[in-house]
Amino acid sequence: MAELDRSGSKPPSSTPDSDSLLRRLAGPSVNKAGLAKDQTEINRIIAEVSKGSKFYENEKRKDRELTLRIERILRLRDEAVQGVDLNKVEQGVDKLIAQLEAKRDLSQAIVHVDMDAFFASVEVLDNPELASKPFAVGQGVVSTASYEARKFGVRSGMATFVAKRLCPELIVLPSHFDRYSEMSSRVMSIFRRYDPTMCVAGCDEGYLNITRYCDEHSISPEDCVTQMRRIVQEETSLTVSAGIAPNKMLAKICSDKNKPNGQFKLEFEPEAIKAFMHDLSIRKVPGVGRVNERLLESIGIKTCGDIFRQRAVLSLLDKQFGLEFLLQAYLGIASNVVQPGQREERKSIGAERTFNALSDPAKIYAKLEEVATELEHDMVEEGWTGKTVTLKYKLNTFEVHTRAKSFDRWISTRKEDLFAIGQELLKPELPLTLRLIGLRVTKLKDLKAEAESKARGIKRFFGSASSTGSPQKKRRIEGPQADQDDEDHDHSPRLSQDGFAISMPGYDEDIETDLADASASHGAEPETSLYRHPTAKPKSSSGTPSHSLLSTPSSSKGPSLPPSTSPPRMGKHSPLVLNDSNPFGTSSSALECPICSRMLETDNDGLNAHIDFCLSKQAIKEAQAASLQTAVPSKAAANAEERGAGLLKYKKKG
DNA sequence: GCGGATCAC
DNA sequence: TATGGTGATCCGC
Ligand SMILES: Nc1ccn([C@H]2C[C@H](O)[C@@H](COP(=O)(O)OP(=O)(O)OP(=O)(O)O)O2)c(=O)n1
Ligand SMILES: [Mg+2]
Repeated sequence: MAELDRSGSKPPSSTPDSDSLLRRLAGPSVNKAGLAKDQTEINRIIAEVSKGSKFYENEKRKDRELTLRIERILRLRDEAVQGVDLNKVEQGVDKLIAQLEAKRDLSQAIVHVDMDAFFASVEVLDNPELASKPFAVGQGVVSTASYEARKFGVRSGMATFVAKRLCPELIVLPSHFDRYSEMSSRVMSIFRRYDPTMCVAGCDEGYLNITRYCDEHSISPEDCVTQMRRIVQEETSLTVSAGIAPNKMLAKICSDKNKPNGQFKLEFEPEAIKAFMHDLSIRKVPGVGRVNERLLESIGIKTCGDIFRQRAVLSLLDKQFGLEFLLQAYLGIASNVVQPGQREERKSIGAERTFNALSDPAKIYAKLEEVATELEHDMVEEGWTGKTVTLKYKLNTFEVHTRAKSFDRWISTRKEDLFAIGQELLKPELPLTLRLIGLRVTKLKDLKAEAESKARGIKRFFGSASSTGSPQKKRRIEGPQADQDDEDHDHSPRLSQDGFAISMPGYDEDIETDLADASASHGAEPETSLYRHPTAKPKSSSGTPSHSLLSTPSSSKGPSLPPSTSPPRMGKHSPLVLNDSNPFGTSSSALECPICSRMLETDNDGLNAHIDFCLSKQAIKEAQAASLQTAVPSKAAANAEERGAGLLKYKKKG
C-alpha cells in the first residue's frame, strides 16, 4: 500500500567517483545491447582514463548538480507527504489508471525496425574482412561499434581513445555518410512495401503498421516481419531487428529484445503487456535518459512496476515527473499512429564544429565563418530561411552556452550575413576560450514548398491509397486510435512523450506573421497543422521529457512528459533519408512527380533528385529572392558587409 | 523570445 | 594528447 521508499533517499555522497559518476562517464549508451563482460570493471577503466581531463571535471560538475537536484526533490516529497492520506491519493491515481486503461487499443500491429550496428554493418559491406573483428566508426568519438567491439564495452558516444583503452585491438574507421545514407534509403524502401505510410524515425529505424498488409496477405505479423527481415538481408546484406507490439513505445522496446538480427513479438493481451513492463528498467522507456533514471531511482523507482508502487508519491510530485506519462509506461499504453514525417515539420537547421581550444578572437571568428559558410550551403541547398539565429559555443571547460536573436523578417542566408549575426552575438561574450562554435536557424520558412506552390497549386498528397482520416478534419488525427486525447480534454495537455503518448498539447504555431512573405505563407495548406500534430511520430530526434521527468528547483508548472517527436531525418551528415522529409509522397516503383506530373520509374532517391531538378534552383532562387527583398541582412551585416544594402545576390555558391 | 537541460540517434 | 554533429522539446524566466 501507500508506502514510501526512503531507502534510496540518501543521495549518494558524491565522493571521488561515486557510482553515479562512474555510470555517467560510461556514457548514455551503456545499457544498450552488446553485453559486456563486467560493466563495473569497464566503468573503472573509463574513469581511470578520463580522470583529470576537462571533460571529466565537467561531468563531475554536472553530477554534483544532479545530486543537489535530487536533494531538493526528496525534500519536496517529504513536505508534500506531510498530513496527507496516501491511501486516498492512491485511490485518485487508480481512477486515472482506469481511464488510461480504457483507452488501450490492441487492434493494430505496430512494428519497430532497427538496423543492427548500422554504420558498422555498412562498413562491413565495403570491407568483408571487418566481419567478426572489433571495430568502431567515428574518429574522435565512436558513432557505433561492431558487436565484437561491444563485448569490450565500446559504445556509441565514447571517446575513441577511451575505447582503445578498453579494447587495444580496436580498429577505428572514418565515417562514410554517403554510404549510410544510400543504404538507409534502400532499406527504407523495402520497409515501405509493407506499409507505404511508415514513419522513418532516424537513419536506421522506423515504425510500420502492418495490420493492413497482414490482412490482405493472410499472413501473421510474425511471419510478415520474418519475411521482411529476410528480404532486407537478401537485398542489402544488412541485418535488422524488429519488435512487434500494439503501439510504438512497446514495439521500440521489443526491437531491442533479440537485438542482433532478431525479432520479438509481445502478446497482444493487457495482462501480458503489464507483466512485460513490470520488471522492465525505467531506462528502457523512450524519453527516460540517464538523468531521469537517476532522479526516479532516488524515489525508489527503477522498474516500470515501481511506478505503480510509488504512484502516491508520483502523484504528489506530478510536476516533477509527469504522473500520466509514467503511468502509461507502467501500463504499456502509447500511441499506435504511424504516419510519415513531413518536410515542413523541420524546425531548425544548423551547423557546428569542434576544434582545438582557441582564445584569439580572430581565430574564433574564422571558425564562425566556416560554420556560417556550411550553414549557408545547407540552407540554400535545402531551401530554407528563418527568423531566429542561435549562436552556440562550448568553453574549453565543456560548458555550453547559447545566444539568440530574432528578426521581424526572414533572414538572408548569405554566409556573410549569417556570420555577421553570429559575430554580433558572440562579440559581447568574448574574451573566451572555446572548443566549439555553431549556428542554428529556427522559425523556418520552407522555400521549396513555396516554390512548389508557386509552380502550381499543388496540394499535399502523400497518402497511401486508402489512408484513413482525410486531412481535412480540423484537428484530431484519427488514426487507428489514440494519439490525440479524445474526449476528456482537460487534463493537462501535457503528455506527449516521444510521440508515444496519447495526449498532446494542442499548440500549433503557425504564427507566420508574414512580414516578408505574404504570398504563399500557407494559404494552401489548411491541413498543415494537422499533419504536424506533435503527436505521432517518433523520430530520430526527439525531445526530452523535460518537465516530465525533470524538474527544476522550486516552482514548476507544466506538464510533464517527454516531448513529442519530430520528423525523421538524419543529420546532415548522417545519412538521411530525405524520404519522409520531403513533402512529396512516398516512394515505390512508379512515382509521379508532383511538379511535372511525369511518371518516373525510380526509387526515392531518384524521385527526390528529379523533384529537386524540377523545382530547380531557379524556382528556389525566385522564392528566396522574393523573401530577401524584405529580408534584413542585419545591421552588423551591413557594416561588415560590402556594398549595397545587401539585397539579393544570394546565389553564389555553386 | 531566451537560455539551459535533457534526450535520441 | 585526446570526448562529435543534428535536431527536438520543455521549463522558468
Ligand atoms: N550517439 C550516437 C548514436 C548513434 N549514432 C549513429 C550510428 C549508429 O550506427 C546509428 C544508429 O543508432 P542505433 O542507436 O540504432 O545503434 P546501432 O544501429 O549502431 O546499433 P544497434 O544494433 O544497437 O541498433 O546512428 C551516432 O552517430 N551517434
Ligand atoms: Mg540500430
